[in-house]
Amino acid sequence: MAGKCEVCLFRSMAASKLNPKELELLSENCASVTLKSGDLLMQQGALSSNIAYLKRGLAKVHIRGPHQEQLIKLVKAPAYLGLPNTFGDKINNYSVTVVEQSDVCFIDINAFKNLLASNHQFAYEIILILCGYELDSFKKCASRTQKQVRGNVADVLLDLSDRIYNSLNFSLPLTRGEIGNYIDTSRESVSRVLSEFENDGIIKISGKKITILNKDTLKLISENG
Amino acid sequence: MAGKCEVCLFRSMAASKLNPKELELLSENCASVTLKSGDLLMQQGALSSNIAYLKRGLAKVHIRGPHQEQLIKLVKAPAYLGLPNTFGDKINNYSVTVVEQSDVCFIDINAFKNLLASNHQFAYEIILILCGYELDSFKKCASRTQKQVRGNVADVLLDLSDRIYNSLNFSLPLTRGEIGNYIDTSRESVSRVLSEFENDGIIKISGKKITILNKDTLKLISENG
DNA sequence: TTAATTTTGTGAGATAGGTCACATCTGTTA
DNA sequence: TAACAGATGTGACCTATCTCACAAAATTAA
Repeated sequence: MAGKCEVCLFRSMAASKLNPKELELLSENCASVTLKSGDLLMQQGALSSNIAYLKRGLAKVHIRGPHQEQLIKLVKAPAYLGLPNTFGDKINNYSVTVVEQSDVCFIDINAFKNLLASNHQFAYEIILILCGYELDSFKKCASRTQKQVRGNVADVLLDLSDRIYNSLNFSLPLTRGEIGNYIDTSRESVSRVLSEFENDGIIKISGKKITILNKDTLKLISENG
Repeated sequence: MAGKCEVCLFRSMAASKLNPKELELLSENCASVTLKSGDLLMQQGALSSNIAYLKRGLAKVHIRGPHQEQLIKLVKAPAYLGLPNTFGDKINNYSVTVVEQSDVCFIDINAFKNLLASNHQFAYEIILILCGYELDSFKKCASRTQKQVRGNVADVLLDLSDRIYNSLNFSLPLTRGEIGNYIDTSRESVSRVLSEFENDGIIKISGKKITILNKDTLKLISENG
């Protein structure tokens, strides 16, 4: 295992602040696994014993709400997962499930804490990451609640195209039901809006495959929706 | 100014990790002011030059949404404000407004960064705070979107009673309109639900003053709402 | 390949909550 | 303390979405 992190192509910005000795410590306390779509990476209520680093792939963060499981966000590699789960509480406060085949490193929490203590640049990068998370959640909160279903569906399509896949052509990683849950609406409403977009020539759908034909209109709908 | 933080009664958990020398550095780079209700503490779009530490009082965090300003959360002293605003971006990503007379320390960001670098326990406390923020926002997101107006109004009343005022009897720090904005509903709906609660003998209202008469019922409404 | 299960599309009817209107109330300012 | 601007309560009506229902399509398992 030793030496692995030092040559890892997917190393995080934070890890690049570590010196060789620290990277070796990380390597010794880090196990990499490959998970497939649907695999639970981190379960709400379970004891949190590791930080997860998503090296490659896509995962969804979800949490139990008062009535049903709520999808909170899609996380694309490279990214740390479950930082707030592991610090503070002993128990995971939310779940993470892999959505596309992914490579994940599980890092021992004590080793991680040691790195935070020994390398302040590493700690600072982690602080930056956490700050970014909070800003994202603020923005999403404002946007989600002030837009109607059309606007939110447009947002999801744009986010998948721009942030997740960097392409106008991609395969939906979520079912209509999950998208509905994500943007606080019903499966049926998502279906209807998607059909409407297709009829208007904005997108092309075949099963899970989506092609964005008219991104400008989609942006307009997102802004005015 | 020097020596001030060392004897500050409102010192944060994080600051209590600092040694005398570091506390002196903090004191030298920290200005305390008293603000009154309505004063803007931090403005979205402005250059972020300071961390704010709310020593005493109550503030609201809000952000521009696609259609209107969105109230994100109420923050009670003691608390750091605007950490995500100050790290990463040079520009504030959200605004903070004081809601009740408050004492605020403005801490120079470079001094703050120096403390993060020199004292890893201090940095770790900041990480814990940021992790807590994220968990809160996840929970609120799930709860807000899955409940109806009655449940969300009940939540707000319980939060004010339990977290903010520690009393069954308090004065609303927000207008009905602001509460509506906070829980994603209209001013009128909040008004109606509050009237309904009063008619059912759950609360007593006179102007801004609220008395919770039957907390158990309120909790029930919060859970089932 | 077939059977079983999950996902999806779409119509019709029901409804929570939004919007508008207007009368009070309340706190502020001159 | 008079006058005003903002905050509040409430009725009436409207509508974006939800729910229910059911058929078709697409996955997955056997």
